[in-house]
Amino acid sequence: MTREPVAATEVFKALGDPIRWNIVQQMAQQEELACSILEDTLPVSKPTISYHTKILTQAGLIEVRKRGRNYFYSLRREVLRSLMDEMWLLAPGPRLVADGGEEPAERSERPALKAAVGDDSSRSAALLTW
Amino acid sequence: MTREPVAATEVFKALGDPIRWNIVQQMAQQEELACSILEDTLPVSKPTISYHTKILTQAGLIEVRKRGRNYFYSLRREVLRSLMDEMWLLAPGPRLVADGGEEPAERSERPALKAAVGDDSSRSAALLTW
DNA sequence: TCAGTAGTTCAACGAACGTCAATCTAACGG
DNA sequence: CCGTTAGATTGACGTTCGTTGAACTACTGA
Repeated sequence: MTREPVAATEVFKALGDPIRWNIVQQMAQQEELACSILEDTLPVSKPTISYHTKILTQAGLIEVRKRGRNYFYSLRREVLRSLMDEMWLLAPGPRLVADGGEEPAERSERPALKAAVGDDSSRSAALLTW
Repeated sequence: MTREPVAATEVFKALGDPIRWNIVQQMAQQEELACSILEDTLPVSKPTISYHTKILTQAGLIEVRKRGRNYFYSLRREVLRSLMDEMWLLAPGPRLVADGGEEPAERSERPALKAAVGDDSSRSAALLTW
């Protein structure tokens, strides 16, 4: 589960490997990614994939769902966003403060991700302060 | 110099160590940090500090200035920001698109950092789209 | 000129990381 | 049932990482 927030350095370390970064990028576009796809797209063996997905899970970056004998992984975007929040503290710049949306995180429990990744052309606008 | 942009995973890896993350955080508040301060604040030996600062330099995260026999490090916030840009692609959300400011990066050559870190209460606002 | 200081580089070490073959476990299909 | 399949675990191996003492380099100040 890993409910308590993971240290930033651990998340950075998880992202600091080419294969894991590749996995995360695939997940960002796929909304839910079958393990078999990783086996096809990555140039490493099955145990190695298992190893990397475990690290990503421990870092809180992905969520695992088991359906029958298949595994599905999904990206936990809140973790990525809260990491960006921490980085923004170090390198401030233009950024939204109040968007009237959902709470920071720890709210959506089941994977119903539908964040605008570019598929539906929903454009929005808001006032920004910093 | 490291003018060509460093791979994202290398920057992540550089940030994925507690001591280096500590160094980066200190630099974010200090605007320019003397090496001697690191020796005082960090629980490791001098060679180890040298080792970590070299990694941060190779990742493009810090800039080194030598004055006499003293070394001064400064954070390259553009690198941190462009990394946030890449992360934002994976976890989109409210964010500024056009702020009428400078170009993305590769423009300011000498270290004249003065980004609002909280010292002078300059508040700004802009329209945001995503 | 020369002892002292700031910081780097070198050499070595144990610990952690990334990889795979072999094995195991659980679910499916007949 | 029992063979097959998806994927995780285990064990082993080579590589990289983080750390330090010792040696080195460059600057200072008297």
